[in-house]
This record gives sequence, structure tokens and C-alpha cells, in this order.
Amino acid sequence: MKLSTRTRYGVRAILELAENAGKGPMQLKAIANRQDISAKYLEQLMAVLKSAGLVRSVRGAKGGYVLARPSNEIRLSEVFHCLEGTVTTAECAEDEEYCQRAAGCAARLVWTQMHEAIEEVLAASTLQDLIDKARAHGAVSYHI
Amino acid sequence: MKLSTRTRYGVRAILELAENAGKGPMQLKAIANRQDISAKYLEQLMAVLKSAGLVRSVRGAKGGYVLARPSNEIRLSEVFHCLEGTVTTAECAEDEEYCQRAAGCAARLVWTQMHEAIEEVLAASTLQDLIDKARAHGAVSYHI
DNA sequence: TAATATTCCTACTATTTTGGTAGTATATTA
DNA sequence: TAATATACTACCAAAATAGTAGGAATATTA
Repeated sequence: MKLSTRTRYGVRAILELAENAGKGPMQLKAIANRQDISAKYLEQLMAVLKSAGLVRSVRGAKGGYVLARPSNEIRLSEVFHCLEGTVTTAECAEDEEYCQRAAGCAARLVWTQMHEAIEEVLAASTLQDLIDKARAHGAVSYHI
Repeated sequence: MKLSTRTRYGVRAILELAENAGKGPMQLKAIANRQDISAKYLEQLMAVLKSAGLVRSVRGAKGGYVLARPSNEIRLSEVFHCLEGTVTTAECAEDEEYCQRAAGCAARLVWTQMHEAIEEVLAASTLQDLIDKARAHGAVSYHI
């Protein structure tokens, strides 16, 4: 159930970009440093986000990465789908044809219910939504 | 995101027991055959379910496994919790102290939202609930 | 009591996934 | 052209996962 670092790092990286949007390209090293992630490993994850069309890269000096779209137009579900190949709990959850016994299968109900609950959460939030909520939380904690 | 076979097999096995409750102990081999799972591997999973107090075993000839409680008193969440050590998406989701930056962290919101959605689904169903729903589905499909 | 059926226990092993490293090529800026 | 970045490809180590093997313990049946 624990998410892979691949997914967790990827989400943290794209949220970092979202938080720093509008300030020009953000360099890989900067993201890696701020999030305390291996730069070389993150490089691969950024490639995934890039090929999914969620971020754009700028090569050469003063280059880096920027969001491909405004942060309020990128849903979490998109980010997850490209990082985790399958955001599903079992093959048969999405593909009813996968197993002949799918129709009356009690176990499959578990997989589909979980799958739907997760997809719902991921589809509900954009990157900007998360940042806004987190800022609200963070601000409160500073008052203490 | 895909559940491990450990969890999937374990859930299928205990649902098999639930479907055959009241007919005396069900043998490991019978569960393994019906669910098409390696008997030797399943043996280990049954040990986990047993030590969690969800099933009881009967040794010797005509022995096997039975549910420790009626199927409408066993929630899915219990089954998951013993099979998957942590039914959580990231350490910080359950344990706020795990990371200093947890307070204003946008990523953590993702992990906690997912975590809560999953727990909710698992807590909502008992084994019997699932069997009833699956039978309803299965019956419909026979009408075609 | 002997034979048989079954769970129990421990250790081992193969495979896959995960997480990370290294080095070179290519593009951009100054 | 020199310095700074990303792009690409290949490789590697550790951990987790999935499964095997073999025999000991225990209960039932004949």
C-alpha cells in the first residue's frame, strides 16, 4: 500500500514547481536540494513528467523545469497516472475481461471499491488546491 | 498501487472461508485449488490470518480452517491490517511527527487524503457484505 | 496401535521491483 | 568558446516479493 518513492518524489517535485511557478525555470538541483532527493534519480522522474506533458524543460545555462500548464489545471490524477503505471489495486479492477470469474467475485468488489475511492480523491484536487490548503495549515502552525 | 499477492491471496482465501462457512473446516488444499493459488504459499498467509485471530485451524484428518467469528463481524480493514503491515501511503500520513515539515506540506495532504479514503472503504464492509453484493451481481449475470 | 491426513514451522531460493549511480551527448547562455 | 544545464542510455545493488522444500507435530480413522 505504501506508495513508491518514484511516485512520492515525483509528486513532491511537481508540487515544488507549482509553488515556485512564475519565477522562471527551476533547476533540477534546486528541486532536489529543497526536497532532499537524489538529483540523478529525480532526473529520471522529471523525464517521466515531461514525456507525459506535465512539465516542460529548458536546456542549457539558466535552464530548468517549469509546469507545462497553470497549477490549477493540473490534476493529481494525471500526475499519478504517469508516475505509477497503473493506479489500480489489481488487474481485474479496471479490466473486467481479465478474469472469467469477475462477475460474481467478492474479492473483486474490494479492489474496485478501493480503486474508485482512490481515483476520486486524485481527480478532486489540482496542484493549486493542495498548495492553498497546505498554506492555510502551515500558516496556522506558525501562530503557535 | 497494485496490492501485493500476499494481500490479494489472503483476502480471497478468507472470503472463500466466508462463502463456505457452516460446512465444517475447509482444507488448505481446497482453498488453494478453488482460488488457484500455490498451497505452500497460501499456508504462510493462513498463518498470518490465524495469528491475527481472524481464522481458527483444526489439525489432523478432516481438519482445515474456519472463520474465528461470523462473517458479518469481520471487517475488511482487519484483514488488510494484518496482511499489509501498513495500510498507509507514506510514513508521515499516519505519523505527523515523522517529518518536521509535515505542517505546511502539500504532498502530505495527498497521502493523508488517499489514506483516509482507503481506510473508509475497508472499514465500511464486512466479509458478509461483500458476499451478498457479489451474489447479487453474479445472479444477474446468469440471467443473460 | 498403525496408517493417514492435515496443519505447523523453519529455512532456503528465485524473481522482480526499487532506488540509485555513472558517463556521455546535446543545447543554451554569456 | 567556456560554463551551465538537461537528455539519454546503461548499469548496479539492495530490498521486497513470491514461491519451494522438507520434515515435525497433531488429530482422525480403521
